[in-house]
Amino acid sequence: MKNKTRVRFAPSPTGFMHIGNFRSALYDYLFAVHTGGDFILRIEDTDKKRFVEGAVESLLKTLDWAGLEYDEGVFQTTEIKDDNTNVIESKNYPGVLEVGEFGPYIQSEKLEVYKKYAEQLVKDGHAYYCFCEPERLEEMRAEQAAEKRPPIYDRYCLNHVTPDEINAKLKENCSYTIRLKIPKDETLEFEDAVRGKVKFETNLVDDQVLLKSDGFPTYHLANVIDDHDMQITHVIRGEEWLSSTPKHLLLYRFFGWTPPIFAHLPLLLNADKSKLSKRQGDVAVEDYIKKGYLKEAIINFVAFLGWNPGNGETQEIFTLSELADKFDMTHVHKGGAVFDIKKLDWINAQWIKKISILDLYQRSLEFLETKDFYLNAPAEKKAEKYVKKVLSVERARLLKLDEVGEDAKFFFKTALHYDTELLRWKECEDFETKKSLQLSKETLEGMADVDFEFDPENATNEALQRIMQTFMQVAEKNFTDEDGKTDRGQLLWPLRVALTGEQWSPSPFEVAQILGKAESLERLDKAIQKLN
RNA sequence: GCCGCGUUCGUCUAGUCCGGUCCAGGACGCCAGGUUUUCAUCCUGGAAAUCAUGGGUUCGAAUCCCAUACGCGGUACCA
Repeated sequence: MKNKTRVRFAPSPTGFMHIGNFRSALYDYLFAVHTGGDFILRIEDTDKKRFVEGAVESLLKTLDWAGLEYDEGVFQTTEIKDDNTNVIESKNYPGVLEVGEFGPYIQSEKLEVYKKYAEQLVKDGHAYYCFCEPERLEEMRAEQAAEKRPPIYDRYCLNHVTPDEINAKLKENCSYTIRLKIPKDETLEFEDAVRGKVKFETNLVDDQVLLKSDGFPTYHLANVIDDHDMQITHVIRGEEWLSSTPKHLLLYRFFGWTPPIFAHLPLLLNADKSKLSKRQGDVAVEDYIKKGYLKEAIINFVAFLGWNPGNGETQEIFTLSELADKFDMTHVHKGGAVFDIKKLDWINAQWIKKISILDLYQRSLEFLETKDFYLNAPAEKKAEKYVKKVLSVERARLLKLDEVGEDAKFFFKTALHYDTELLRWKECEDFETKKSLQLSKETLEGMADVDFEFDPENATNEALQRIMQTFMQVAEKNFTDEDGKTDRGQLLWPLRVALTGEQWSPSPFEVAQILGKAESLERLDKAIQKLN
C-alpha cells in the first residue's frame, strides 16, 4: 500500500459535465494536490440506457480545458507523454487511452471482474441470486407503499427458492440479478470527513442489486471494487450518495477490505434552493465556456461554493494553485449553496482585468470571429496590435468574453453615423458645437510632437497623459468663465461623440490614441460636416 | 410515508470544535457620494441577519443539550 492519498473523479458518460460534477472534480484535484497525492479519472459507464455518445470525450475535454490535471486514468490520445509505461488503448472508446497500473479505468471493460466478485459474495453467503421479474418488484413496492411500509425487497428469492432450483434456473439461462444480503438489526456508523458521525439502521436498507441482468454491475458494486483496486484513500462525492454509503461499507466488510474515508459534498442549488437544474439556468460547464466565462473565474467561483479558506481570510480572487495550497476538508460546508450568477459575473470581470493583454487577446479571438463588426472590419483593424489596444481599454467594462467588442464597435467601423443631438453639449447651439469640434481638430493637428503609439501590454502609457494634458489646457483656455470655472464638457463631449458616435464610451483621449491621429481627424471632419 | 443530512444579511460566507473579545465580520448585489466630461473601472460610505423557532444548561450561548418547523437528498436491474 502507498502512503499517498489517492482520490478519484468518477463521472458517468451521460451528457455534458454538470457544474456540480465539475466542483467534485475540482475538490478532488485540490485535495490531491494539497496533500501531495494522486488524482485519478475513472469512467463509470455501467448504465447502457443512459449512455450518451461523445460524453466521455466531452468530459475529457472539459477537464483539460480547466487544467485539472490528473495522474492516472482516461486520457485523450493527444495528451499522452511518451514515458508512460502502462498505456493501453481503450477497447470501447476510439482515441482514448488508459494510463496507470491499476486499470482498466473504464468500468465497461471490467465486467468479468465484477461478476467474479459478485459470485464470490454469493458463495460467502453475503449475496444471493434473484430471479424476480421487474413487474413483480413493482407490484411489491406498490403494496408496500400502500401499507406505508418502507419499500424494501421482500427476499422472496432468498427464502423461497432452493439451491437446486437456483442451479436449474442458472442452467436454463434464466435472467437473474445478484443482490446484497443486508444483515439485520445492525447500526452502521461511520465518520464522514465533512459531516462527522453518520448512523444508519440496516433494517431500513434495501437488498441492493449488485449485478444487473445484463451482466453489468450497479454503481455500488463497481464503485467499491474499483476504489479498492485503485487504492483510493478518500472518496469525495456529492451528498446524494450519503444514504447509500451503508451499502458500500457492508461491501468493504464482506470483501475484507478497509473502507476509504468518505467526504460527502453539499449540493449546488437554484435560487429557490432546489437542486441546481437546467430549467433555472445553465448547468453544463460548456454553457459557461460558450458565454465567455474564464476557467479561472469558474474555478474560483465554484471552489467557494461550499468551501472557504476560513480564519477570517478576506481575499476573494484565487488562482488554482493558491486554492490547492489552502484547500482543506475541515472548511467544507455541510449546507447546500445557491449558485449566484451575479457573483460569478463579478469574479469573471476581476479575472478579465487580471490576465495579460496577450492572454485576453488570444481568448477573445474566437468570440470576435463570430461577430460581424469584426469580420467586416478592414485588415488593419483586425491586426493583433490594434485589437490588443482596444482590449486594453475595453476590459474595464467587460463582464464576459462573449461581450467582447460589443461596446467598442466604433473602433472596428470605418464610417460612423452621427446624431447632431448627441454631439451637442448641454445647451450649446450647433455653431458652438462646431466650434468646439474645430478646436479639437486644431489641437490634434498641433500635436506633432506626441507619439500616438503605445504598448497595450505595458501599463504605463505616457503618450496618453500628454494627449490628455494638451486637451485639458485647451479646455481651460477656451471654456473658463469669469468665475474661473472650466466647462471641460464643452470641449470633451463633442470630441468623444465625434470619435465614437456613441453616448457611452471610453474617454476621448484613449479613443483618439487607439484610432490614431489620421483617423481621429477624419472622424472630426465628418462630424463637422454633419453640422453644416 | 420512512431514513438521512442541513438551517448566520437577498446570495456566498467568517465566527461554532476550545461558550464571554460578536448588540455578529468580509464579499457579491443594492443605494448614496467621490474621481481629469459620459458609461464602465476605481475609491469612500450606507442600508441589510431578533445567528430557523421554542425550551433548557450557564453569571453569560450564534457557539453546548433537547424538541419543533422548514428545506434538501435518498428510498431503481440510474448514477
